[in-house]
This record gives sequence, structure tokens and C-alpha cells, in this order.
Amino acid sequence: MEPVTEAPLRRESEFVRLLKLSERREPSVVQVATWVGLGIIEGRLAPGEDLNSVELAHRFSSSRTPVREALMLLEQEGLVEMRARRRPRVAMFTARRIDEIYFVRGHLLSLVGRLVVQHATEDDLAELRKRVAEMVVLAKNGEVDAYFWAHVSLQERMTDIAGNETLKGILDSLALRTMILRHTSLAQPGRLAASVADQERIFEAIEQRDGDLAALLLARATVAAHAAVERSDLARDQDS
Amino acid sequence: MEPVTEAPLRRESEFVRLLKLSERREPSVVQVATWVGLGIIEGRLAPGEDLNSVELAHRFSSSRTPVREALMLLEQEGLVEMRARRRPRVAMFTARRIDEIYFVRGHLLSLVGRLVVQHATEDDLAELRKRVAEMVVLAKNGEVDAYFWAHVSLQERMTDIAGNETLKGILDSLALRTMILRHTSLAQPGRLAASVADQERIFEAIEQRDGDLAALLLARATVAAHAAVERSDLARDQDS
DNA sequence: CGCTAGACTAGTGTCGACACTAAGCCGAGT
DNA sequence: ACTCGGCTTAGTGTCGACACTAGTCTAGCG
Repeated sequence: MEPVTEAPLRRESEFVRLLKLSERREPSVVQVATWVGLGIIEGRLAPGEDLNSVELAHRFSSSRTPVREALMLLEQEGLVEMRARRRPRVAMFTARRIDEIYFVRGHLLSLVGRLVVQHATEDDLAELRKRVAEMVVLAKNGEVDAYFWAHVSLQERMTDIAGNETLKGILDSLALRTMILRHTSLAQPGRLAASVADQERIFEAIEQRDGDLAALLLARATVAAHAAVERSDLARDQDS
Repeated sequence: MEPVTEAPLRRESEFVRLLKLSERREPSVVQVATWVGLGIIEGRLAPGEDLNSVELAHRFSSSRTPVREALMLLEQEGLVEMRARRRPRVAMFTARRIDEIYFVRGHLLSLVGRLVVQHATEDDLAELRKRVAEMVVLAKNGEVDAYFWAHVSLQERMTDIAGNETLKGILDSLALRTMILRHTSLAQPGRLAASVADQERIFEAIEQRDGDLAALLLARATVAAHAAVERSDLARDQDS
């Protein structure tokens, strides 16, 4: 059905990592969860849309059991809403919920900044430098999609360096929730340039081992991302 | 089988709230998840113990489907470990993981403290005062179990007042992970008195609308709880 | 006597069928 | 014409059966 190119593979592997279903689940469950989850993030599946489990089962020529399991996973990550005996739906984000997520995310990213400054080795710094440099190129070329996933990957790497698995898990979960929003907000004029400038400044602070500054910049960058999301249409449309 | 008294009902309803399965799930799933989850928290089910799904299904005279679903819910909360094609087990907590959880929890509780100071109405304060007073009595009488659940309930109420559903969800999840530890650490001599003293001081700070102090005290109380856990046997036993 | 390889068993993941319910539909009554 | 109530049906939650696999036990070999 869909052409299998390089980019989708990158997206998929990143998504699978975020959902932490790499090791644990059966292939069929992973397949369904990835298709539905990426569909939601990329807007192919609209918020509030029904997710008919028999239809999904048919699409992946499996039974409803693994489909159900996949939907439950996505529900835990806040991408799907399931109520007993009712049809599962793609989650709707209220403006209030979005505010909440960014608020918590900002504070936790600050924490990550401090931890990264404490724990990063020289090799870690070199890798981060390389990644930021790549993102600069992507931003200059206006490759929104590639930049988006590079950004996701960068934050994953930073949480790794921070060395707190629990913290990483929470941020991954919040990241999934915000992805649907970030994806569109990055497309705003000037947003890409502003984002990459933030990333460069954050990296510099980390490089100079200035934990307070890194924390501050990360919090500010989160605020900026939040503002961009609020400006985008998506937040308004679903505010109900 | 088990005598249905007042106390178990309190525990169960609190646990159901924390797992957020009140509205969403079928009764059978809720029943299994509650029994297994509380079993883990109370130590009836030991860490590392196998959770045979057919046996559980038989025990609740249901099929394996709802049991599986319940176990998946508990897995998401970190109480159960499931690996593909392997038997589900009661989760094992490493010392490192415990450190991580308390680290994040401390920071987020600080955040809650600040938010509570900002948002609490006079009625909210009155209710908190009442709850703390009740906890003082329970602590004096050495009723560890009742105190424990009152504490859980108090923090639930505070996160409600803080008014950030996302933050509350994260803290609930962390609370579930730490419950198995807190439950035993509270039984240490002097720990109950220390804990209730912390709660009183925290409430006073909130009452005086001193957000910084409330945040500081909450962070400190978390550190104290963490230290108590480290002193308890459980943390050592599972350090592998 | 210890070790490896191969059968066995216990237990998982999946499937298709079934009962039951929520929500849409149609018709009757006001 | 509009509302309310029963009927229909699409779709969920559950079940028991089945295929397959991980872990175990045994027997043969070194």
C-alpha cells in the first residue's frame, strides 16, 4: 500500500522507541500501534475520529485481540481515548491540557538540562554537537519533517545522557502527546529558525557546563514551543 | 474468600482511582487489576514472582483476555513486567530505579507545592487542615496502614488542588511505583512521627502562602522518605 | 559423574464465535 | 412538525480453542 522509503523507517523506529514496545510486544501489535500512532501524530487520523477495531483488524489481517492491545498502549500514552463499550477515538486535546503538558514538560526539561551538564562526557558533547550541526542544516533547508524527527532524537539522546530512566520515560510520554502539536507548529514561518537557534544556545550552555543556564534556556525554549502551538490552528480547533 | 470489611474498600477505591480505571474498564478487569496491584503493594505477591494468567483467570472465573488486559495496565504503571512469550512477573525494583523515582518525585512535588499555594481556596485549606489533623491522630495511634492510605489520599487531594491533570497523572504513576516501598518504610520506628511532622510543616507553609517554603519542605520530605526506604530491607533485597 | 541434546509440558499470543450494549433509525403520538 | 420511545445493527468485551514457544526434565554421551 504505502511506499516503503527511508524516511518512514526513521519515523517508525523513533516512534517504536518512544512507545517502548521494541522488546516487549509481538510484531502484529507493534505494527498496528505504529500505524495508528504515527497516523495520529501526522494528522492522517483526525482528533475525535472513530477507531473501529474490526476495521483495523481487517486492514492488518489479524484478529481484534492484538488491535485492542495496540489501542490500549496508545491510550496509556494519551493518543487514543477508550471508554468502556464505546468506540475508541483519536484523543482530543483541549487548550487547557496543552498548557498543562508544556508546563510540566518545561520543568522536567530543565531538570534534564542540569543532569546533562553534570553527566555528559566529552564524547557525549561531541555527539550532541554533531546532531545540532545537522539540525542547523536541516533548518536552513526548511526540511520540517526531517528536522522534527532529528529534534525528537536529540531530546531522546539528551535524556539518555541525563541517566534517569524514569525521567526519560515521563518525557517520552509527554513528547508523544505534544508531537501532534509540535509537528504543525514547526511549519510556522520563522519557527524552524527560532527553534534551531534555541538548540544551539542550549548546547553552548551545556558545553560550558552551565547547568543553571541550560535549565533556563530549556524552560524558555519550551515556552516558545508552547506559544507557537497556541498560535497554530490546531489548538484553537480542538478547544472545546 | 476474603472478608469484605471497611478498610479494604478504602484501599481498593483509592487504588482504582490511582490506576484511573474507574470509568473506563469492565468490572472484571478492574477486579483483577486491583487484586494483583494491591497484592504487589502489600507484599502478598513478592517481587519477581510469576503471574500465571490462566491461574488468575481461574481464580476470578473469567477468561484470560481480561486478565491479560489487567496485567498490561499494571505493566504500564511499572508494577508488573511483561516480556513477549514469557511469563509476566511482579516487577523488581533496583536501587538505582528507586533513586530515580524519588528524584523525579521530589521535583514534581515541589512543583505541586507551589501550585497549591497559588490555587488553594480557603475551603481547600480547611479540608487539608482536617486531613492533616486526622493523620496526626492516626500517627499517634501507630495505625500504619490507615496512615499510609490517608497520606496517599492527601497527596491526591493536593494534586487536585494544584489543578494540573497531567502533573497529577504522572505523580499518581510514580506513587504507585513507590507504594510498595513506602508501605514498609513507614513501619520503621520513628518514621511515622517524622512523616506526620513533615506533613504538618508543609501544611503550615501552604497556609501561609509561602510557595518557596512549601516546595522546599516537600522536596525535603521526599528525600526523607527516600532515605527511610533505603534503610528498609526491601531496597537491599532487590538490589541486583 | 557432568554435560548436552532432544522430547515434553506448561503457558503464552492469536483467532473466530458469541452475547450484549450503545447509538442511530424509524414510526407513532402529541 | 417535533419529540419520544422502541427496534435495529454495528461494534464492543468475553470466551474457549488452537498453534507455537520457552523452559524443564530426561536420557544418552563423553
